[in-house]
Amino acid sequence: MSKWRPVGPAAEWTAMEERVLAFWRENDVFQRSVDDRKGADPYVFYEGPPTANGRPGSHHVLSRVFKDIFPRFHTMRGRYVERKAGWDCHGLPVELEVEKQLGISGKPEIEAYGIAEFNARCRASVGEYLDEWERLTDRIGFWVDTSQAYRTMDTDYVESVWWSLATMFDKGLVYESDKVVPYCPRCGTALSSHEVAQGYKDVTDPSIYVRFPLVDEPGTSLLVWTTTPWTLPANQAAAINPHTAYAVVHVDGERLVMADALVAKVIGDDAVVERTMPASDLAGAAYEPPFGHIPGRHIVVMSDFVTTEDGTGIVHLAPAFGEDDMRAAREHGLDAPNPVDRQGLFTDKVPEAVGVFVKDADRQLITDLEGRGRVFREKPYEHSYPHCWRCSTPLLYYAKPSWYIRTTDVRDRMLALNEQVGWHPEHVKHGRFGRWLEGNVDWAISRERYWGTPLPFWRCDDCEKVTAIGSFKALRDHAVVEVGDEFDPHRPFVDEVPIRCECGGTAHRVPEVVDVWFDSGAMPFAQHHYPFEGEDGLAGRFPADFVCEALDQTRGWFYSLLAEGALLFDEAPYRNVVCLGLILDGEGQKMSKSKGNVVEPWTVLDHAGADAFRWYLFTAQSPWDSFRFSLDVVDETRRRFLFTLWNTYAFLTTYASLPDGFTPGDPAPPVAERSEMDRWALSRLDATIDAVTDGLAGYDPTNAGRALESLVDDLSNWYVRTGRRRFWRSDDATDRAAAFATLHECLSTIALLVAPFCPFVADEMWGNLVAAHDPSAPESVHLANWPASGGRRDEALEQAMAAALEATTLGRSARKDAKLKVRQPLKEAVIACPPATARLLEGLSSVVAEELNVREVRFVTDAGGLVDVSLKPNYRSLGPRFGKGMPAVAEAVAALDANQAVRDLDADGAIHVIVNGNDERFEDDDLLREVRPTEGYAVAEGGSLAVGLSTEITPELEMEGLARDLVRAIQNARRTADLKVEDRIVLHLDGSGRIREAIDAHRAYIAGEVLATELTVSHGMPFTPVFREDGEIDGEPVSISIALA
RNA sequence: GGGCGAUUAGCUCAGGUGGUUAGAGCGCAUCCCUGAUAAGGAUGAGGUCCCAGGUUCGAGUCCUGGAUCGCCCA
Repeated sequence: MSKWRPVGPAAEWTAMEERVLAFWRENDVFQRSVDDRKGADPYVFYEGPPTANGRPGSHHVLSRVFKDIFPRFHTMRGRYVERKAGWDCHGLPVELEVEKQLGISGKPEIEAYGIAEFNARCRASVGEYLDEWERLTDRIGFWVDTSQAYRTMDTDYVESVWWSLATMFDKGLVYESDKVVPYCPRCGTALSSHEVAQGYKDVTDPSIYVRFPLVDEPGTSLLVWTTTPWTLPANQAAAINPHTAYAVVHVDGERLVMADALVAKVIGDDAVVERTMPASDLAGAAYEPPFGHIPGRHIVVMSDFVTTEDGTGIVHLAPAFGEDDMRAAREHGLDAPNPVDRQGLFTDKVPEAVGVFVKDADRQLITDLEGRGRVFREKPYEHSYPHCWRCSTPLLYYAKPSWYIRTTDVRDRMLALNEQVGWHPEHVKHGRFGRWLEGNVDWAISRERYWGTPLPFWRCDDCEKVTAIGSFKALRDHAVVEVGDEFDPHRPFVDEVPIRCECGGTAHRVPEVVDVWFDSGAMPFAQHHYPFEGEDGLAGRFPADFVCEALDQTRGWFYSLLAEGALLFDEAPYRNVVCLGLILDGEGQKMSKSKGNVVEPWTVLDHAGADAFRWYLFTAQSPWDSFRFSLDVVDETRRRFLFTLWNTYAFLTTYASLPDGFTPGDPAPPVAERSEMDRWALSRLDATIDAVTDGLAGYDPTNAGRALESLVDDLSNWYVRTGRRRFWRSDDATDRAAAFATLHECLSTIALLVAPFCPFVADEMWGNLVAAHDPSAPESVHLANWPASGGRRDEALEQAMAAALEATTLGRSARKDAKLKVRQPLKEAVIACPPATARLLEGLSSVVAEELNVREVRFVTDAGGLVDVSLKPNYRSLGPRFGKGMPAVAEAVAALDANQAVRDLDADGAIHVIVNGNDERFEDDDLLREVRPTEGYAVAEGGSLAVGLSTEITPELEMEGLARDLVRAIQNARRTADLKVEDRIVLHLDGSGRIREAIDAHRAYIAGEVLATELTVSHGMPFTPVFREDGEIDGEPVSISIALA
């Protein structure tokens, strides 16, 4: 009783996937695959939370399938792999989406609308596309537990984040300081870099060269260039590059100081340089500031950010209005005076322009400077300057108080921890990520926004002391008001809970929320509500063995995870990181809605299916390269790998399910007694098991997948193609059993190996090949154990088969040259090769003979007249030995009598050659031989082989060729007549004299091949045929009639 | 402006530690096969390995400089 399920066409792939999905669902396969390993060594996976307030795209499929393959692999290897999903819920993108929905814009409008209602809408908006995300996750076969997903907005999650912030605060790692941010004075808000990037416009600003007269050198001034004259009243210092030479230039009776390299550009080629000096000579010099509103001495300082690209090489520092300026000021212990209010208007500290918007004040400030002889030159300057994307107001770089985490305290520790991380690709460790860590600055974590985790810091109205609250219990203990059980820690509710300060005063929460990157970086502990569920809540859950995101997350999630891991646990939160490249369109352009070149994941899934999508992403190229992605490339992948695999699988099941077919477990000869082809296939299988195991264990699915692809190709296009008839011929049941057992073993193992890559086809194959026949086998491949190689490797045989393949390729090439079609049998093929190759090939000569359709394969290895031999030096072995002497070696080898040298080599294993007067001993490996047959043969030659085919076609061979043509024609007729492959027939043939002669000579062969129980040849018709066809073979008329036996 | 990466056939990509004639798939051309058949296979054309120097007996591979593209950061 056959338990084989018929295998449909590969074209119905997506339907197959849907069936497998239903099977998983009905049998709870995912959960069981995890639970089965409970108690085993955990393999820890962290899901970097995506934001579900937008639709998932193809790039999300990329990261999600990579997040799937390694957990599946390690599960099959027996590890316990929890897979908790997560969603990033807070942040500006969510707020912007809601602003759009409400038709409002900017903080004043949000506050007018009401923070409570606004945040309620944010909360609702977060899950808007959750259904689609979950459907896609399911459809691509990403096994992750969405029912237990963590959400960064959940009360428990927020509490864990509070715990971490309070812990850092109590360790003295949190402080408040000014930070220069791109700021829209109209909207009253800082902008994220993403928003800034949207608003660049080309504008023309006044640029001026200003004199800063040196206090101690009358008549000498620093020459300073600026494109933002309005920042001059806040001037605090002048900065020079420490590695640049500065020049004193004589111009119209005054002396100006600037970078030597820029003198010609600024003053002109005829400038008179009085002297030059290193930057250190200039540092510390005092100058008179452009306006007198900032008290204290103004001096020259050195800072690396100063360039000599444009300007004068001397930069005016207004620390409140430039990030570089601020950093330089901090380094030199300078203040950051700010004479501009939040609306962008000058305060009364600048009497010249009090109440004027800074950008509008440029003109009058310049006029004032001119009046005092301070302006050397003025010219309009065209550049690209950021504007608010909402209201087009020019942005100001503006210092605002901000909360920082002192990550620089653990910078060296982060660098040390980074050394323990396995980065893929490797170069990220010391490249992009390592450099980023080296340049670490304190992490600005506060955002003046609404929908985020509120900073758990309360400032006393009286004494200004800040208290950090690390839990809801602590909040209740300190609160001045009642805090209910259903407390929502978001704004505005948390803002309405004042606490009692130590001093007896009342403290209110600071207004900011935390950077969303802090939220996601907290997921290792916050997803488990650590430490509130017990101090051992992270046992077996920290650190992660594996995380994976796109390469642009270097400064995002990869960093926030490491920073929080180092600060809180003094440990790297991940052991291995896989970085992924961008998804581009087929032309290499970034996908974007405006270009209309977005490939929707659903399109790919509906057309090509998830297995093809996944296989493409795993194997197209290294994961971190950009993907030139299109439906076509996925389709090509599908044809090349999946359809080949499917055809082989369909071939096996088709013949196995025939009446005298095969059932797994049928007796078969032991491997050692099977044919070379079988042992070769199993050797390749073992090699592939090792390659795939090593590849996946080393986070390299690309080469693992390619090894698998190469095995499938070998099986389909060599093992099955050359061995097809073994599966249906009945004359050797033992060999048939060996063939079935071998192919079945290969395909069942491939189902296991391919399971982490293409979980659908793997389970389809597993079900039909294994589970249906073996009640003790797991019902799903994903519940099975990873295979181990089984000592079936035979490298000599693999080498031999490679040589056999080369021999057949060359033989075909020779046939083509001689215009001898493959169906015409030939007498012999002569393979000319070195003796070692001949020994390898001898066992496979029948395979080669069959493929080339020759009666006999003969090897010639020496200069026995039939072959020409030539010798070349083996550069690989001789190069290191002779070095410079190699040309002389080549010359000496070329001068040898090759035939004699080869005979000596074969006899003694070595020859002696005079090189540059020295007697040198060359062994067999030091020389490369080329041999080729001489005459009477059609020849093709390759690297180490040459193949000659005898071209003479005897009458006997001609008859055999005709018989083969006949068989082909009859098989065609059978197919046209729609017969089943196993149907027996009665056959009647008629034809010319030559045809009849061929039939007589090969009657048994023909009848056997086409399953004819009777074969008659005559002009009459002895029965009524169900099918009759008249045609021609080799120009001779032939008639074929068939009836069922 | 800085950091990192990439550049090999018309296209998509491979090419340990330098070593014989730089490979594969797709596409193309010419064929073959016809019991894996809504499949399969073979042969062939197609390459200044981005450019210029250098090291070396020997460079796609190592070094220096440059170009172009991409990402990240200023």
